[in-house]
Amino acid sequence: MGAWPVSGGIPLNSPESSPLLQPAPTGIVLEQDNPLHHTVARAVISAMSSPCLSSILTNANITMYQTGGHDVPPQLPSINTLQISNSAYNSNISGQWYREISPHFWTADNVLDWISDHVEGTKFDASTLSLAYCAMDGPALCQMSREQMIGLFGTQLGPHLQQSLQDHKTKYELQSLSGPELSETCQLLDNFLDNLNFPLLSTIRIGQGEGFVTKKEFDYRDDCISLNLEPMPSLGDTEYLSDNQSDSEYSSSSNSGMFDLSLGSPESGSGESDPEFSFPLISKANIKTEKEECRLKRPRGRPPKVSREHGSSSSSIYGSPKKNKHAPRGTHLWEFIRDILIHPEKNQGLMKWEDRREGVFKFLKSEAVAQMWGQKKKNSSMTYEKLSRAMRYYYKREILERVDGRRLVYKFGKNSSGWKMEELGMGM
DNA sequence: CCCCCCTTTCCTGTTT
DNA sequence: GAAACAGGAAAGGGGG
Repeated sequence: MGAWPVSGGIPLNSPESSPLLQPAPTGIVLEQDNPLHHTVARAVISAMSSPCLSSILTNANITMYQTGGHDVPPQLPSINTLQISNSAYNSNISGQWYREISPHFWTADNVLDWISDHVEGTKFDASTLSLAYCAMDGPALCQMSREQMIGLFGTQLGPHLQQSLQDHKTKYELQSLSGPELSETCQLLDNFLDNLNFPLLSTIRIGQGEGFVTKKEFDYRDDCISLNLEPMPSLGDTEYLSDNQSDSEYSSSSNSGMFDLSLGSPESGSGESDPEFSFPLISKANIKTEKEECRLKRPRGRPPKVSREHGSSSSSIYGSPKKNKHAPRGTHLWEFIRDILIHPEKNQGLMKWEDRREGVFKFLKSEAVAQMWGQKKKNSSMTYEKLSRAMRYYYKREILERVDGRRLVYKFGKNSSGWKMEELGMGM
């Protein structure tokens, strides 16, 4: 994979006009007993300035995802960072969400997923593909002529993609004529929520509502999830995440002004942000209970997996042929970590380089990264503790090197690749 | 079905 | 004391 450019295809209104910064013109009346509605509604509101559903989903997910108590700074992404968040998020959830979005609003990741689906569907040899499409987002894609498509993707795949693109365009052009954004948004959110197994949107009512969010506490499923909802703050220029965060120990105070979906423990950092997967209703408390029960009867070692609803094969472009016969590129933990690091636009302050040249990096939000890894592997119970165990196995294989005395700091070893500036064409 | 690889899970002990 | 680190042990799961 080459360097992935920031996808620039999602138009966002200026911060001044953002509903995030102003009372929503049409309030949303929420079911009193379901604060998750607030979360979703907020996402809807914040995304109304954008026709891109993924912004909504991103915001909804990020809002719900950022549950990791201390792992999360007390601030929602500002409208300025929303697009970045969107991109970051799509890198993990993209899947087939592009189907729900007009090609004009596809991000580069959406484009990749779209191509990937066609590559898989046609059994096309992806190794023959030019990587030029890596730099293309939806708007750029939509401007390509048939000839350009064929030139880029070849005579086999090119026409196929061209046809598919036309189909997608046509579909959304028709929709844009017939339906207002909101209904599409609601429909797509509904799909999204269906994926979360939460009947949320059906109970959201559009109507008058001022001060619709009030502080409220909420317990979900036997204390599995407790929500603390705070009035929406007016977002200033505060950056959602900054590199100045020196550690992963953020404190998520209840008066932080942030929508706070805190789980049973500040550690849990749950809230599956991938709509492809079901919402993890596993709080630390529940995990603990399970652990305690298990301790009584379980032998050492890995227990059988309880549920695996989905196959684990990724539909992303990562699936392109690769020398490693056991796993396609991008499916290894160290590659996942590397990809977070080398794509800052997808890295919401999760990790940072300590020494870019030497390959020294640090986890800023260790539990969040673990959760993302868990999402990728469809394992909602992933924790940093487990992830770090896997990381330690890399020492022996020299994919990673030890960095003594520094917590949460690792270093790429000689058997890792794809992170060096030279390899990425970032000559310095 | 077996083997290998890459985790994942659990655990105990140690260090920060 | 908590969090992170270290590494042994055993099992899951995918691919060959």
